[in-house]
Amino acid sequence: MSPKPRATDVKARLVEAAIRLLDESGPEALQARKLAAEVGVSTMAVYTHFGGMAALVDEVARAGFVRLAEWLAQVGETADPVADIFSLARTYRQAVAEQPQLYAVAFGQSAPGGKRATLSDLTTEAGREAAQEGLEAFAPIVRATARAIAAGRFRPADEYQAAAQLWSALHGFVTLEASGHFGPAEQGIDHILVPLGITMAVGLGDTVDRARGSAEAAKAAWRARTGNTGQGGND
Amino acid sequence: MSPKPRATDVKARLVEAAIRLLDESGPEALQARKLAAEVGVSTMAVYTHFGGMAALVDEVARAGFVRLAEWLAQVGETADPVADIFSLARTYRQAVAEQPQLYAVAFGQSAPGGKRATLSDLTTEAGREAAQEGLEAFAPIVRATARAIAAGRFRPADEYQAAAQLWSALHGFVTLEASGHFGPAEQGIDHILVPLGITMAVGLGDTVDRARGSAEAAKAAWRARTGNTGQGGND
DNA sequence: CGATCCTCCATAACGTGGTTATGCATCCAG
DNA sequence: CTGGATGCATAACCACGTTATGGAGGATCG
Repeated sequence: MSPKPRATDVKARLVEAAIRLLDESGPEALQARKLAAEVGVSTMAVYTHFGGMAALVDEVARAGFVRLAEWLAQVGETADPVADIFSLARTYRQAVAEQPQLYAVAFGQSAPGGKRATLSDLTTEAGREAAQEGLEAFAPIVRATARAIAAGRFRPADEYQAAAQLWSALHGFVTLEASGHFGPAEQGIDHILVPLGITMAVGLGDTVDRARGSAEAAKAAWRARTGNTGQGGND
Repeated sequence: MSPKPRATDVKARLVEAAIRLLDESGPEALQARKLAAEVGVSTMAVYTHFGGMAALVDEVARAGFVRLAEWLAQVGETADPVADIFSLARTYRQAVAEQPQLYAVAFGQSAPGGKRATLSDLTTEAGREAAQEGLEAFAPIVRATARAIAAGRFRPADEYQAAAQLWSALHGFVTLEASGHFGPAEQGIDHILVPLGITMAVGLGDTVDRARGSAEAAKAAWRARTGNTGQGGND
């Protein structure tokens, strides 16, 4: 596709620098001059490749959703679909905890220049692509939900509608936690996120005991995978 | 309190103008020069009263939470606490639907100058006050949750923890809907928000039938109060 | 009752960051 | 070798947050 797959792929390097500076120094570091200096080019490169900072930010958002999709995609499917949902929730929360700035931009919580107001009024093509990636990132949740319905853990229901409920609850928790509304770091997982997951599972048709068991199974799997005390969110 | 309750209360008029311009023209309209011109003063007024745009934006956020608290506070308490929770959810969603820009700023989804990244690192006093108002705004949800527990509709549990779950689910839905991730306007209420509320109620201990009944009661009350077809979200 | 101070704000300027006009170098087509 | 197109450097323009300065008005005190 690109005629020059050189090491000097300025466009890709600008996005990489944007993501790195975003994590390191926050949204206010997303400036045309800083990015250009970081990559070693002039600010004009931003305009030849993106047309403006807004489109570059949209590209960063798209990269964030792609990264989130990769995180969620590598959560394997087990025989317990409800446990898989808990694992997806922990993974999603972990991804946001590790790169809060990136996902704040992706979900529009942080707008580095007043641009990128709400996803509603998207003008750039990269912005629409970002919204699309956002939907695709949650495909694993839809699949796990469908499997939970098929396995009789959840009541028969439209899988997209049920997954949208789970997505809402998960996204709400992560958003409020990242905003600092749930106090100090890690307690939110055990005190709110896991109980919330149990509530959702039971409300969708699971029994309390089986939901708790799936939550425990996911917690054990998480501990085994991350190797720490099982809280999950750290860095 | 204030020595001069004149009609020329510049500070209050600046906040009013900010909220109005925010609704009309979006976050990028929140500029010192525009606000000053709107009120008929110079930009210095912003600095004598607030110290900078960041503090003014925090004040707008605080005003948003106060307004939200007023909305929720005027939802009366009935004999059915679960129905009250549905009414609070509809009211919350309605408030955000009517002034999406205001609540996007309040919840930090939109940062009109790169300022106000996450609520975590708040510097201004107004910002901390805004966070506090945000917590207080949800007091009605905590009370309704406590009443649902006391009435035996919800399993015995910590009311703050259960309310935090409800808050997460509600906030997540409203946020994703406002971001456009749930497609065209009104369908989200019947297709996702109400089923989500039923799921949460059942998960917290209610029966499916009673939860559905409460959802219907809240919908009927909403229809009676707003006088339209019952979808709730419009303007 | 005048002197002094303090609050509020207008004027004007500065610094920064997004954007654009212009031109040059490189590369490909012919 | 030539013409055009692409990618980017240089430099300037402009919008916006912020600040330095000073003046007008009222309040306080001698």
